[in-house]
Amino acid sequence: MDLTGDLLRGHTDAILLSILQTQDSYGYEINQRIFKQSNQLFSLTEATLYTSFKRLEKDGYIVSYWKDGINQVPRKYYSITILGQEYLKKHIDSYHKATAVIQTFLGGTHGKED
Amino acid sequence: MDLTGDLLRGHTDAILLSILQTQDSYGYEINQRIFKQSNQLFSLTEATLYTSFKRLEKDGYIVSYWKDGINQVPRKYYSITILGQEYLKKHIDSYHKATAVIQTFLGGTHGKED
DNA sequence: TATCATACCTAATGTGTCAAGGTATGATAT
DNA sequence: ATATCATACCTTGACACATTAGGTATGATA
Repeated sequence: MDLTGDLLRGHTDAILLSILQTQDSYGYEINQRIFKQSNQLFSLTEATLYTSFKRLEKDGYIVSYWKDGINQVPRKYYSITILGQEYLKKHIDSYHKATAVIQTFLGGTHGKED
Repeated sequence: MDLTGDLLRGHTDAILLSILQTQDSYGYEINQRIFKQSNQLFSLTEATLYTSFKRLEKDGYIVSYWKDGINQVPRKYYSITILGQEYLKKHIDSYHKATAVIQTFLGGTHGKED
């Protein structure tokens, strides 16, 4: 089974924000972080990743700045804003409510015994 | 906050299947069930509901039959198939894996204290 | 005979994701 | 020099699922 970003659909933005809440970071690194933190189960396609960044920046949830290290490919760093933190909080709240409901349907349905 | 079907996105089919696993039912009733079982938080739009049925039937996960009661508007009942049960099982498995990962990102991020 | 609840359905549009491209820098090997 | 790889960014077109906004029809009630 391969778990694509489709299973994360709708939560991508929040996941990126949650990572940025820890510290500023850039696309390539963030995606690697998701890959590792999910035990190599998930990673976003670059298209999804950068589309998400565009959306988040347009909405004012993150801001960006370039960082050109010496002997290093330029990186575009992102920083979460207050607005972004508020959005994240609300999303997490909705997420918990939604999963609670989904749980009532999908939770007791499967047979663990087999 | 209003919780629309977008938060259930991707899980609609599985939710319908899980209800049908309990017993055969029809669209209108199923949607009312979702509404009640979610404490009036969620319900599907009819378009989403019937689109989902079409998809599920096309894929062989459910079969349908009309039931014309006396003094009653005809109802289209749905019944889950073996294929549907297998799909449901797999979906639930993926769902658990996905929520586990999402949890690692969104779980410890929010401040309950405020 | 008008209106409401029940009960089904479709077409057009929107949103997020993916597949498949592209550009450019720095390191390494030939 | 130049080929190749890893890093690092970005865009376009297509697709899947959900929504908005309609539509049809029956039975009960006013």
